[in-house]
Amino acid sequence: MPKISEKRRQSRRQEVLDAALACFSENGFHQTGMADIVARSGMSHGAVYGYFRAKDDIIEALADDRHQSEALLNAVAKKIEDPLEALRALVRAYAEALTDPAGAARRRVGIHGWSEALRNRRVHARVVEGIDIPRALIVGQVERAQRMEKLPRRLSADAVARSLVALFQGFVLQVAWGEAISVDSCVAVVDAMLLGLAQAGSASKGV
Amino acid sequence: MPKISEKRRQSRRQEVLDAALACFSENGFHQTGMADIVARSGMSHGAVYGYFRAKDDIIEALADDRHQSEALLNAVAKKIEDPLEALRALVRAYAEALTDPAGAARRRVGIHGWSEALRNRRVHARVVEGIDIPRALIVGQVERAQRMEKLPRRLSADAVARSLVALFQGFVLQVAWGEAISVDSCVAVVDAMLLGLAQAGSASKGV
Amino acid sequence: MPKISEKRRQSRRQEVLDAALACFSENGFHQTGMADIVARSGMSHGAVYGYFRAKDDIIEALADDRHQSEALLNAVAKKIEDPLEALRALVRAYAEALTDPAGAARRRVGIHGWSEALRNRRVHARVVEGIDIPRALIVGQVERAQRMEKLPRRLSADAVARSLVALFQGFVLQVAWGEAISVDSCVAVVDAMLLGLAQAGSASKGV
Amino acid sequence: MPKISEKRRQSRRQEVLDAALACFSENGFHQTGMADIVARSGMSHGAVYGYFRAKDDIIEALADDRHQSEALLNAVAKKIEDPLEALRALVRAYAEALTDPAGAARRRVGIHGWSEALRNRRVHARVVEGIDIPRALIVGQVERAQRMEKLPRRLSADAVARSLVALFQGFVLQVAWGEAISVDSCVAVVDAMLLGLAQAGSASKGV
DNA sequence: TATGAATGAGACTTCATTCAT
DNA sequence: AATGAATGAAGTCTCATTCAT
Repeated sequence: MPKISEKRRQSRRQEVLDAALACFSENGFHQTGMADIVARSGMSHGAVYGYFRAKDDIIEALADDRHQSEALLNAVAKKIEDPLEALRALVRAYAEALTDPAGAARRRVGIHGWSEALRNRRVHARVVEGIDIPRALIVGQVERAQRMEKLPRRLSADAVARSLVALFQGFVLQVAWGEAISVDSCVAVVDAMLLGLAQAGSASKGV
Repeated sequence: MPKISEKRRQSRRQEVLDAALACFSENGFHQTGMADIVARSGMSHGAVYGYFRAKDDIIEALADDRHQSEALLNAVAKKIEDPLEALRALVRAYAEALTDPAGAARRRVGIHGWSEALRNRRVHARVVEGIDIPRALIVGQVERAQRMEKLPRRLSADAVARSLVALFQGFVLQVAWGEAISVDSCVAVVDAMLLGLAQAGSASKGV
Repeated sequence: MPKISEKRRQSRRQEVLDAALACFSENGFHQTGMADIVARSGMSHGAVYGYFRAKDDIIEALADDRHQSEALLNAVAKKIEDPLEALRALVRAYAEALTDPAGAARRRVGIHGWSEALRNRRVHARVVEGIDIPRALIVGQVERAQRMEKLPRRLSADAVARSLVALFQGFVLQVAWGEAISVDSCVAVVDAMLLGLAQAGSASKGV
Repeated sequence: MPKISEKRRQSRRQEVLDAALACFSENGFHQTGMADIVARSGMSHGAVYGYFRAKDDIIEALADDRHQSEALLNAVAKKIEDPLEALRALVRAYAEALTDPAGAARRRVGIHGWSEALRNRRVHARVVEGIDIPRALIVGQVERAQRMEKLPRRLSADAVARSLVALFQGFVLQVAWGEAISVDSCVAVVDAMLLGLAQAGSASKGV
């Protein structure tokens, strides 16, 4: 075969990633063998290694979740004038993504990535980068709200952002574990919390 | 016909667990070999296998985090009359535990357990059990607050509990990753959120 | 039905051999991959396999060192009347070749070939053929010298030849290893040895 | 099994080396698989790796030929007063070793080592060390002979030593290749060369 | 009970060669 | 003729577990 097109190459690469995602989702990174990925991809060992130099490279590639985040965030946040409403919309958008069956495997792999990030520099970098995107966006909205006196200035915008991120990290866990969690109810709680913060903002004279 | 006393046996067993905790914390479950645990414990392979039938049993034993939770929760929650104050105290207690260097290894192993719980039934059971303890306690306090009209009844007590648990799961992650997170600021945010919920309770009619 | 001329074909074939020589010189036959040769030659896998049916064929082709030997020997030996002088000239010529930087890669590959000749029939044949050329030439000179009473008849001409060949095989090794060997001093020693043999020839009756 | 005795350990280690020597002798280092060594040793993969961390360590261990050299040299050279006679005895001793069938495998592995030394630092070091032993000994004898005016002073003692070493390196090659070489005749030639050098010494009127 | 050498299946990866294009 | 992606057997090494001592 002569040189294949870049498009075809990307598509084959994606086949590997899809197979790996499915395997990793079921068994984790280290309990999945290259043979599993090879079998699931329908390719040969050599072919897979033609697209990734090592198993770790596949893991790293999958640890990079930015696409999803970016798509989600850009779509949601930029169209809303009121920063508080933007945050509430964000919460709803994330909550929806949380229960999307199509993303289940990816969320599970994401959790494996959180664990892997504790000992694998490159995965750590990818995971942190992936989280920085929504965090930065939330920080922006919070600061805007604070300038508009819609959220209390004494709260750290970064802490608000990290708290919201933390909330969803925990939700991802609980959903992935099959816990009897009602995401809608949780959204209601988070929504109430946000509104509560806002009231604290307008009222706001200390705790 | 044990030649060693039951007490001695428990102590030796704990030595294995301590060694395993240290190893797992550094390298994760599957990147840690039995040889690592054996070396760190100062025991022999045979001896370790005398206390645990398999590596998975050690993992399972470490996935059981109830001790810490229980100690923490009981100490904190039962002494406070006002349920809202109890929750706020709980948040502060957890936050303190979050940055306790002595618990860092255990928190890291906990994260590995979250990932492992996705594919290992027994670990899954232990992890969920561990989380059910604070969740149940929070549910109790929230329901009490709702009965006292200090929190809005329309919110699901379980959802509030799961949200608070989720928050701390996320904080554990971010701290373990070495993120530039200010736990104090986050506690202030969570505190404001709780107070916000309360205001929503007394004030609000609808969202 | 070659689309390329025979001349072009030979030139391409030589490019492969040149690339292979460089690779083999650096990493030996079995530590060099076809991919290395392909990359170094600037050709494609398919193209290389168009000139050689297998890697072993390339090795075999390079194990054939006759060209160098022949050129060297013919140039040197045939013009000198006195057989002893011819041998001395041969020694000097070889010594010069020994330190020629341009031939370093080939000498290294030659050594790899010595090792390979132990297990590869075809390489063995080529290596032995390559050595037979100078050996035969030396035998001829020695026998001529013996007929002229310039070298003692009791010595086996073949043994003299093999000894001289052995000397240079060892020198090739020591030079290739980067040993602190003074080739000039060694030439002086070999020269003295040859002259010593000659004296033994004229003088001697018995050792 | 509890700790095995150091003696037993050495013996097991030697079994691996013996098996490896046989395999390497037949197929060279890189054409021999660990599976071959494992099978020939009658041990398991794990057991072999309990004695050597990697295949390269086995190669390195076998590249160390000092034992043989030392035994040989010490036995021969130190008992003879006359340095020239010592050298002649050395030559005879080496020649004998050259045709000893028991050492054939080791000599073949030695040749593979010469090739390997071109690209493997550690093997290079071992090979050079192994050759330095006889070289140093010869240098000593030659210098002694020069002081006694039995060998010409204008010859470099090191060059004489390297030449003798080179001779035997070449002989080892030719014997290993199964060449029709008469070692006895070659010894006669080398002996004559040595005597010739000596005459050059006494007579010595330049080249 | 304790030891730690041994087992052997299975992990990841390479690479000589082929062949569809 | 040329290309280079693909194949898949084979390579080296690891490691959870066992069991003779």
